[in-house]
Amino acid sequence: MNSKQIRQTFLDFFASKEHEIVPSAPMVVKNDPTLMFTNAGMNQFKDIFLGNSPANHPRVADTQKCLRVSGKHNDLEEVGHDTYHHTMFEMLGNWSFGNYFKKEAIDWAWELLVDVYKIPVDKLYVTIFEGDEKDGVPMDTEAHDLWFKYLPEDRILKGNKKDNFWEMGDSGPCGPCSEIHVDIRNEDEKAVIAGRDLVNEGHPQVIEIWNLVFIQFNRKANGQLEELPAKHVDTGMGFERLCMVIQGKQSNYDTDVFQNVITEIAYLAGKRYGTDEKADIAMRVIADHLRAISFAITDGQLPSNNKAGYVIRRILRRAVRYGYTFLGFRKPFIHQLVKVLTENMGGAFPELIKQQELVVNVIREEEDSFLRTLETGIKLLDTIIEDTRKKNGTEVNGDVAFELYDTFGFPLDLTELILREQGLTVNRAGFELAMEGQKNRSRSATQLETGDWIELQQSAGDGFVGYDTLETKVKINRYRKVKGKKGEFFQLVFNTTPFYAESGGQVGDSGTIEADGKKIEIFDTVKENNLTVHLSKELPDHPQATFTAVVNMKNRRLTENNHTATHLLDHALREILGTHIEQKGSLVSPDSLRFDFNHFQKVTEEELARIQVRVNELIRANDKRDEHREVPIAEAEKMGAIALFGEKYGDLVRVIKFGESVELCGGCHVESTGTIGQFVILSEGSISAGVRRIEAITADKADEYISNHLKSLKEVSALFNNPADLKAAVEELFVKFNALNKQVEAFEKESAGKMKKELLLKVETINGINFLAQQLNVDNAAIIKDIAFQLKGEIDNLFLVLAAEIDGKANVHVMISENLVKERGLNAGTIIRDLAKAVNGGGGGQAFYATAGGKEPSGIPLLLTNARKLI
RNA sequence: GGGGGAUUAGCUCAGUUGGCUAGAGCGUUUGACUGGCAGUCAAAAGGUCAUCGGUUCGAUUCCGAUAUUCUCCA
Repeated sequence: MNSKQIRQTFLDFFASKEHEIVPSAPMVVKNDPTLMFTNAGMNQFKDIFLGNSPANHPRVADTQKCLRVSGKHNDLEEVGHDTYHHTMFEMLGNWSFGNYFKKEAIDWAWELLVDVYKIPVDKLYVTIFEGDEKDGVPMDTEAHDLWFKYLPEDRILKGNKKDNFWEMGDSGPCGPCSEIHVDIRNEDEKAVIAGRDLVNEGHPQVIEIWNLVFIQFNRKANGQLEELPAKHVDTGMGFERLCMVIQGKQSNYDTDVFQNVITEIAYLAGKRYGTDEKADIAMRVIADHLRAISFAITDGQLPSNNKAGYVIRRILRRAVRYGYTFLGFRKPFIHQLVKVLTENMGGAFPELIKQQELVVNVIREEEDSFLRTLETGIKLLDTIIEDTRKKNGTEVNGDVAFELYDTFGFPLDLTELILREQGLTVNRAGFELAMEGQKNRSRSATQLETGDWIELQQSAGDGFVGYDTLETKVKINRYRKVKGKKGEFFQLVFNTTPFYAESGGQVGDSGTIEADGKKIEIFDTVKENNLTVHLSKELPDHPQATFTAVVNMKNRRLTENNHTATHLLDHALREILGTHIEQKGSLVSPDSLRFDFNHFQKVTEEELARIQVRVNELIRANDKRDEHREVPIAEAEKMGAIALFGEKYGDLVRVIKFGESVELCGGCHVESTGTIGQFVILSEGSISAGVRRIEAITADKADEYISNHLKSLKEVSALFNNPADLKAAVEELFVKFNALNKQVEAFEKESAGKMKKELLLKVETINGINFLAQQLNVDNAAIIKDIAFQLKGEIDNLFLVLAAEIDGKANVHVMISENLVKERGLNAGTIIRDLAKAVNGGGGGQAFYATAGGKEPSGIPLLLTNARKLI
């Protein structure tokens, strides 16, 4: 079976068991502060397990794009070195939400693996939970007995809490799990050591392929477990590993999932896969990372310098690094692999085909910039090597290596590699110490203490009524206290709410809740696991009371203006720049709007002007909002709405139409476009290769902006006595100004020349030195400097002291001919320091020329006589 | 969110006890050589040393804030 058939067989199998087959959620997670990327198949069902949302189908199956690079599952540094770890991988899974439980889960897993995929029974081992006294959970005998139908006792292993008890986090739903492992070693190896002794021991050919989780408990913040009323099944099977087992390979990378890409890498590098261990690792790293980066980009996550975007950048850089070190690539090459990846996986994931050009551009740009980083790092390292050698050392300080890594992004392994070639080493302990210090600083800065939810009442959800009203009566369902570094605040969840929680680029509402004449401010509203969480600085005296919740209307209306304007902008962009335009991000706040979209070149001034005009036309068309709630997604697409890649939609979506603009959107909008009044583009720029950003303002802000500009224009015009053509008047002024400037310069030169001539007459020759000490009447130090340099050019053996009073302060210059400096050991710098005492100042400079200043200009005559004494 | 860096000519960057008429390479313009191109040589133009404030006789340089940006950590 090829990988495509293996994937389809899984889905077909569970469809036949009455499972709803759902699409993969985007790999990039939005609206969950605890998670950046989807790292398991169950992520998209988290709300259901937490009881925040009802399940639409009791049985579900899918294949899910996952990324494991940070947090609990951090495999990044292992990827490529072995044959079975990945950053991005597909997870096949089936779920029961309060429907079937252990029996069906185990029976079906067995049926699929053994009867359908034909994996030999003697290769299989399973594990069950051994129980935990502290938690008061007994051994999972139920799972044991179910497996015992298929497998002998010595193939059913008991595992501890670490391996066989699954938890979502410190608190929340959890339960025992049962894993299925496969031993794919040959018979000789099996004879030496039994497979059962290698299960969960990290052996590359005795591996876990499927984990069946039985969610039957909820762990409270105090650590106690309580039995759940509805029990769930959550399973996950590694697709790449499954392919390896079924295709009889020894490595995930030998399957058809990766081989095309690896062949292409080998071709570009001029090497053969399987001939050199280090080169092989590099090829695996690149093949793996290429998938992760490409899918992240198609899901809307561009590489950037923080958060999720930064994780993507790091993965890409790791690939570049391995290519650089082990395959000899010195120029961008990863972007050239996208074509093969697309040919390979575009069938199952059409987003790759649609966005191929963007992916290539973004990757190439990132490769370029990292290669530049490496170049500066190598330069810095060269000076470090020199310094170390000078000190006769053989070891580079850990701090120095850390600075190179921390500040300049130069990877430690490259530092070590280059140093080794020079016979030097890095103080690894010092590096680790510095790294530890940095980690501690970060951790202590972000520490949050989250209290337990205090439940006041249950309600079926926390329904949002804010589309229709900005004020309503609410009761608090639950609340908790959160302590951060900047103080503490409270999170409140209501039974219903008019507050819009930050989502889809639109910022959260603010406002107040009021009871018994006491108002409490809600300063922000956010979404957490599909719950609308209101943030307040204080807690009401009587949380059980009924409150009047009021949204800050002014801000909400301004936000609505900007949000609708964003839709109109999107529409105008597609009209004027082309239908390839897709949203790559947006921010809608009361103050302004920001819209990111893919476009291959700079938007010209002329295009920008047309876009702004077009949006304003659409505003004046005064189209009414045509809102459709709870539309099946297929129907919405028929209406012309375009779903975004990287956005997770439910079965039912909300469609917002204004004239020809049709969008899937959960945000807040004006009733008719005329309300927006005015739309002004403030800037256009690039945020990444192939992605442009437009920032704009509307309504009051736009009016203010325009009237401010008109006002300054009027004021400037008035300064010119209101000419017919202001621009010409300004240009003329510039021309005149420049001409005058030149005249002044010429005049200054001339007067300097005159002054110089006069000075030439006053030169005395003392002891073979041409000496001159004079006070000048000028108001610009540059003139003195100029005269000094001119005199130096005309008089040999010169010892010159010039001084002037400028702005009530003394300004002194000393110039000494170079030959005097050499022959007589004179130094203008030290001389002027001494002389400057007479004017209560100090100075310095070079041996032949130095300047000084002082607070007491009255001391200048004394200074000049002192200078004479020096000769 | 926290730490560290960077910001100097159109571009890439030098610039240490704070005083060096603020530099280099590439690019641009002009001139010379050449039949033309390419090239070589010569010259010139081009700078608010990111912005604002402070310390100082004097700040590109030291300090603080802001902006932009890079980088590491969470």
